Amino acid sequence: MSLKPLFHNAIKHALSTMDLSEGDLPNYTIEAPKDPSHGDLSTNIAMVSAKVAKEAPQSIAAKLADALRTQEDLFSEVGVAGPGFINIRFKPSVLHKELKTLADNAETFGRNQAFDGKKIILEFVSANPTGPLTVGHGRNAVLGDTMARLYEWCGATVTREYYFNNAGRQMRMLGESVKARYAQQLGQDAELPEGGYEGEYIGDIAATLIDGHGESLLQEEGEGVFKEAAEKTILEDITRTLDRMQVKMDSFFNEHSLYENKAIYDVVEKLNEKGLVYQKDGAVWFSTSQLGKEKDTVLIKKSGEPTYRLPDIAYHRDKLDRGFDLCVDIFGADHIDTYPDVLRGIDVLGYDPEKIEVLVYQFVTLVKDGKPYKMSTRKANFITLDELMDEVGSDVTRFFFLMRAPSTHLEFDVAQAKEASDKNPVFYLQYAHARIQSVLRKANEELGDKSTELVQWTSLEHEAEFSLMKKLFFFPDVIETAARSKEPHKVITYLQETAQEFTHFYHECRIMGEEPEVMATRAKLADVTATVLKNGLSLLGVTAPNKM
RNA sequence: GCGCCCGUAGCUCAACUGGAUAGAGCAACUGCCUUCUAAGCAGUAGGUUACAGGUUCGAGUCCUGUCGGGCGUACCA
Repeated sequence: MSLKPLFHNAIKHALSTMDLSEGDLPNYTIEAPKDPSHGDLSTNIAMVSAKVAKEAPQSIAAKLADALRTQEDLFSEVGVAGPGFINIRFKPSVLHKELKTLADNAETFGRNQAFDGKKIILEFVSANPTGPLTVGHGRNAVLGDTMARLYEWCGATVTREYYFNNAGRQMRMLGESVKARYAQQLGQDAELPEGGYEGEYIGDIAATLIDGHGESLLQEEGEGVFKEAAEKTILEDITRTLDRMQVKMDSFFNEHSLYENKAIYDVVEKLNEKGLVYQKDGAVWFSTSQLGKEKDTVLIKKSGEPTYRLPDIAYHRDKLDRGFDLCVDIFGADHIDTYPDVLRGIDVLGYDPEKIEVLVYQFVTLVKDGKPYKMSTRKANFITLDELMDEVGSDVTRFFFLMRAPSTHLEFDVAQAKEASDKNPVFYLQYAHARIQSVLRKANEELGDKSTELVQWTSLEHEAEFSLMKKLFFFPDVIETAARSKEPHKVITYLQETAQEFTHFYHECRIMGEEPEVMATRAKLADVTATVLKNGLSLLGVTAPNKM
């Protein structure tokens, strides 16, 4: 159902008639040329082999092309061009046959075996429960969830995990902030602590406590009760927000459990056995300088509290102990520095560091009134994901975060996102899908039950029909590439091209009013296109409406 | 200072990971609704891919340097 394997096998066969095998040659690629006039597919095999074969690329290409031409049932055209590209064009009969196979398996079309049988754990969001999720967290959540969907389509079993910490200074500060608001609301003289949380939600939590406990909590010594209440409420809110975005976590991993089960101290011990731990100035150090880093790293502070590095290492060991073949972390650019330390630690502990991969994304630059807007959870001058979804909905929000390559900064113009509902690219895709459904409704009315048996694939012969078909065949390749490179935006780029090809077909080839066979066959092609669009959109977590 | 990421049309971004004449969407301009959804289509215009070298059949993509931006560079989280 993907065209590349057809060509690939043909090349292997051609090589065998020349007494060669792939093993003798460097890796080569098969691609769809940018310019469709060059052919359906193209390979650089002759160019990359020139050195080994001690022969000019054109000469190799010519021989290979001859061998390929003998496979008459496959190709209508085999040519050599430019510096030695071999370009081929498939016979219509081949495309018709592939399309039939696709149509028979449309619902699962796109699924592949790139990660077949792998157990993969994705860690993402992982915001500590100190406040509502903001626009900044959105990119993380959507990237993580979409990667999970991609891996699943590539045959993997995926666990989505949220790693958080309900201990530590920020959480204490949160508790104290709630405590202060609680006292204030009961008319007491209390002040928000220095550096406390100023958001309105703190007051809401305090109010809930008053509803439940009245004034009884004024006697509380510490901030513990308040912290727990805040944590519970905020985590519930976060889950609800994620739910709205179609993000469902499989597990929440509390960093604190690594303290309770002594996992972190075991890590220190194991590292110590390798002679990589020492004490200095009252702190415990990891001798990362022996492992290629410039400086050593503190594992346990003078105060006795571990730094973030230590539980990070213990956490990743825990994941590998749970039997995952691949651990993927979704990180903002600001967290990148912890990653090499974790890998070093994992390596020393005797695990395979290649099982840990990171998707690093650049920051979201929020633009408000044409100017960059600096956000801080603590200062409460943030825009929450909920507020954003109130304005533009979940589909647009997800699509927006996925549109750009993770490695580039994402400019999020709030005003534009709010106002531009009809200019948003997501609607182009949804519109194409809705349009197809509309035509299909009409076609089905006309053809009734007979529509399937009327289909005659050979009746597809228009240029627009062929280019649409060829585009569809690439869907599995795109999913695999997007998953491997961890770049979900490739799916969007592909879907936009597909929708564009469909629209071209739609304007060139009428469905209604044609001969019954043509009508049925074109309707089937449109139907298959709709399914590909729907499959792709579902990977992105975006709906495919039947009407707009 | 050092490390990582980025620099492509006026703006926001692609470019199948080294391939052929660098492409879309906004914005601008010109056409197209008595025919399956005009949230659409066809077309025009817009570029020394920040700059300078290098590697090779071939560079936006790889290596070096320079300039500019972001993020790090904590016994913060």
